Amino acid sequence: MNNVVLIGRLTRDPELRYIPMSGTAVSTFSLAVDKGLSKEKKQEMESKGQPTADFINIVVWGKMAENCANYLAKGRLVAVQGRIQSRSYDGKDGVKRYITEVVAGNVEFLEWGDSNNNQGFGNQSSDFSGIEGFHPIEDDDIPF
Amino acid sequence: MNNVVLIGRLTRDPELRYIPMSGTAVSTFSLAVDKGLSKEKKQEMESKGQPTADFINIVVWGKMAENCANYLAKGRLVAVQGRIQSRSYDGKDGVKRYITEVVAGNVEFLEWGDSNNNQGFGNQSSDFSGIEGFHPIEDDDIPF
Amino acid sequence: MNNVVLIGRLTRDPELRYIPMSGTAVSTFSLAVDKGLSKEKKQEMESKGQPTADFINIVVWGKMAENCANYLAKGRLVAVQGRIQSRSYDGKDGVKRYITEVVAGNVEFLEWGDSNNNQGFGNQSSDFSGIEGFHPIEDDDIPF
Amino acid sequence: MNNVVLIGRLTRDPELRYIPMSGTAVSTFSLAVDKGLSKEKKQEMESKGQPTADFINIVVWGKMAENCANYLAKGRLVAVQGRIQSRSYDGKDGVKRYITEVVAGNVEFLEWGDSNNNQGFGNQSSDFSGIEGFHPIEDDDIPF
DNA sequence: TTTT
DNA sequence: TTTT
Repeated sequence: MNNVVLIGRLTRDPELRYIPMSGTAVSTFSLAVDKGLSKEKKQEMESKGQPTADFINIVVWGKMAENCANYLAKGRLVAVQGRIQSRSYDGKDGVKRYITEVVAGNVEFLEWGDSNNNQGFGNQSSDFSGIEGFHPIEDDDIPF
Repeated sequence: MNNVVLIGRLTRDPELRYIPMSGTAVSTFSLAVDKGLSKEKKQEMESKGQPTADFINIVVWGKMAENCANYLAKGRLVAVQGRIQSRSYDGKDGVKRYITEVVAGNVEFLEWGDSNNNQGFGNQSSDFSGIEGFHPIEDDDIPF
Repeated sequence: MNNVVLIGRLTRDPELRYIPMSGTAVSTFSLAVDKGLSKEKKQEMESKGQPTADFINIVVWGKMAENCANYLAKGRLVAVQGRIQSRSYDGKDGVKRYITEVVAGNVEFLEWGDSNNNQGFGNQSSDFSGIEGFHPIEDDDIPF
Repeated sequence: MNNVVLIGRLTRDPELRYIPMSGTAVSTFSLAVDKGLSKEKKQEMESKGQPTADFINIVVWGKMAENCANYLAKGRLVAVQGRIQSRSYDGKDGVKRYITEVVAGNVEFLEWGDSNNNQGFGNQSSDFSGIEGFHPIEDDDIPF
């Protein structure tokens, strides 16, 4: 069992890549998830320059990766359901480093761009079928 | 382990009561949680008059119960973290009935009333300290 | 978002049925999920004849339904990941009744039958490929 | 919202420390959480020397930290409910490093040491009140 | 630095 | 490297 639910805001626009051979889409972004501190504690942390959110890296595969790249942008509020993954890689200094990130199985868009605050929507030529209205996008059929 | 996360909209205004002896606040409401169906499946269900959401009863205790009663209203989007509870009671017909509901440990408000679409905010004399701004309210110190 | 994780023990053997036309397997069982009370509170509840667990109905579809029917039995400890579903049906008395249950997307077996305490394992002719050893069975490819 | 549930085995005995001024107990351990791969995929990964589990660092505070230190040991199966935390620290090489870990709000012991396979239980003089029997330990009153 |  |  490895089950995560996060609600937070993108700290930057999603980055979309395609896996060389397979052509599978992957997008990555970082989520600022509020620590849920009391107002006083929050002010204290902020005055000390300490973060009041946790910053968590998200990986999304397949069609949902393309949806994220197309419809999300820095600052947007999302809910992510997924699993925690640990990976290691060799640093440029030859030292093995470890990464912990969340592989999303499902991303729900909780907020939509409007005409005033438009980042990532205006440049969309795609159709919006299925993502208009109030119900969240869900996508469970991601290949991982 | 008994852990639930739901995101959905209130189907009606919260009802607030106080437990007779202790004076503890309890509020209850029902959440419409989108089933996350594909657009086609959703239309099919709607055309048949079948629901495209799950309706789940939520119980909130303590200070958070009062916050919910004060700041939430029908239609508002919230995230609930809690646990599933099963209860039985004796129906008026003498038959024992069973209820399954979610006892919230934490409710986050994902949407705020504005001046145009104001239900439950305008009639508020309470101060809004700690619930203004965009970060969600969290409340883990509920007595249950 | 509709995400549930439960750990509990089966209150009875799973019931396996097949949907008439499609032939899809469904199995159902009820889980006793400990309320996690303190020792004192637990004794108090027990002395009053009140339950110290929540009883939650689980529905499993597809191949995992057959795995549950084959390898689980009353008393066995499992972890369930899934979503809460609400349904209504017309009672024999003509009154509409509502049911809340958990549709499992994943069931992990946390305990295995041994030769002394064997319920549901001894009478198995199926092969055990993939469910031997200690790692939990997972099954995300259930058709729902 | 920041909600995690993991089931896995300790990769080593828990380490218990006390925070200097406050005296608060903290224990840390790493959990091997099965990736839930199919039998074939699992063999393939193993033959390549790739991990078939995710390794996730857990932090536990307060009384539960002491319970973990006292009753858990390498190899034991647990369920953890908590939240993902991100932290940064300055490496010895002067470079800022980032850590992602899970702060547990609740740890359930799913397995108990027996007399044959006793690691961490035999040296216990503490009483076992409340942790014997089959129901899991839960502890929600941890100070964080 | 990894468990069964 | 961080969002509102």
